[in-house]
Amino acid sequence: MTKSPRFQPVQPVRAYQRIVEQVEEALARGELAPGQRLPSERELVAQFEVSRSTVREALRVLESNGVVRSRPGDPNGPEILPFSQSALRKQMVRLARVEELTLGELIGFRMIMDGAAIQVASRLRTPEQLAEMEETLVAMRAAIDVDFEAFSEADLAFHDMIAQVSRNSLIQTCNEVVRGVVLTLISDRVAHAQNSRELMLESLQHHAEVVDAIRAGDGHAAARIARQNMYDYYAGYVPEPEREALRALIDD
Amino acid sequence: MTKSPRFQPVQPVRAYQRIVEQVEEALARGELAPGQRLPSERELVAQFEVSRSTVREALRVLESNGVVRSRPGDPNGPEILPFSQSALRKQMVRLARVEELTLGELIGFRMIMDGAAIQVASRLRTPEQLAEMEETLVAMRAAIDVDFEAFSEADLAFHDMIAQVSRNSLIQTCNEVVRGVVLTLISDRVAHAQNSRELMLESLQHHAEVVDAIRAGDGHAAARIARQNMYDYYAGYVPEPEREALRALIDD
DNA sequence: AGCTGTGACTGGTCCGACCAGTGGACTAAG
DNA sequence: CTTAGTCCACTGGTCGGACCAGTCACAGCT
Repeated sequence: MTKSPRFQPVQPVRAYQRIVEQVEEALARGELAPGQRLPSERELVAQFEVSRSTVREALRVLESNGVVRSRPGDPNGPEILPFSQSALRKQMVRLARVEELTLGELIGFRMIMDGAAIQVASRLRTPEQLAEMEETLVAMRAAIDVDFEAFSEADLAFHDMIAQVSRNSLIQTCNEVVRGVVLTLISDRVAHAQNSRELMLESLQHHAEVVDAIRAGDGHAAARIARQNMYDYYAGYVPEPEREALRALIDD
Repeated sequence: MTKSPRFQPVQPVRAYQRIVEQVEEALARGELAPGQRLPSERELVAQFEVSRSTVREALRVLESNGVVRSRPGDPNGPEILPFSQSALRKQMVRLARVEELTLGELIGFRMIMDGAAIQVASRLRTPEQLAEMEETLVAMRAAIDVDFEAFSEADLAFHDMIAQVSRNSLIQTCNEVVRGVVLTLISDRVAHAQNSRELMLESLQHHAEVVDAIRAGDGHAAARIARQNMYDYYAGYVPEPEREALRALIDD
């Protein structure tokens, strides 16, 4: 048997797919920017020379991908949306629900990202940024007396600050997305925790230690503390076999 | 001003969305499993009591989310697909394209991810996996004599191997996506490099050092070497101001 | 100027039709 | 009895037209 070239299964390209591609390419090339409008469906029918059903199927796909939004009666036509993390988060949640993505993987990801961001931040931070971090700590302390949601919000602000200082928006976005996924996955269990106040105080303490290390410019220590903190905070929700991989991220 | 309850903007729920929800819920409840088939479009029209256009719009959304696949003429109806990360990858590619990420951010991201994966891998790797890594090195060496594309492929296999050993598919997916984006950004420049063979040999050498460190179980050294390697490999394409953030990732 | 009613639009949904393709059943040839 | 070929019911893909409820700009009225 001679070795034949690897053929790809040929599948017909549907008309609505071509429309989706054209729109996405125009977007990638910058010819279409968030806030701009697409022509109305009937106008698109004329431009693409397809039926309205086809145009609508394409718009439904774009809409479910968070690219555009259609509003009935809007004379300006479908709106090009700014990129949002929601579509990304939706996919992650979906995968996590069917255990294609485990909680352990998500937490491990956060330990890596956050640790690295903190390491970079401790080198690059300006005195002003350091002061801002300390302010977020104060806000976290105040939020403890409100409720868990407020604390969670303040915690988010802290991590955002870190990601910002690390000058890497990709880290920031990934962190936010994964953080959102983790919270939706365990929110019910966290909400029912008896000792939530204790947990929040402990978490605050750890955050303060991280800031101390950042102030000292010891990026390595700061990162280690941050990872350890996250491990302590979430490990209880992760089944034991997976924890091993997480612990491998902590040791020096 | 009294504090009024936070009202949500009310938006009409489209019929096709309800269909999507019903299918996804049935899937989440396990009533629908990958490999099973949905009724034909005309049958769904009867069950949902909507028009075929509406059913089709719902199917297009499900299809673009990687949930089902329709094949014309298939008497069994649309197929429920196994869960995959491809939809997630699609969204990440979109993110990478839209967020106007700089090359520096992308490379920094890879340095972090790859470094962390290697650190974990050096703790968790089995002897068999170590042997597999060494095999990928051999493959890389052989690929140098073919062309740059083959080398790139072999390099991808190496990093996939690492991500796999680190037991975190999210790392793997992220790495693949970002790697792809980086390559498309600089592929033209790399291809025209005069000393591509030298670069490949050097890269191979660095990879070998990483494997040596993994073999020795020194995760920290392995990660540092990996990050250093990536920095050396790509820094030339990154404008100076951004390099500072990358260097902050290397120092101990 | 400010308010109001109107009408030309929008998207959401429905209907009926046609086409090319698929796959199973049935038939005819071996 | 097996096999090759034909046929046909049915699939999804696309089309065109229709109606509705809602939106928005504008003209005309107060």
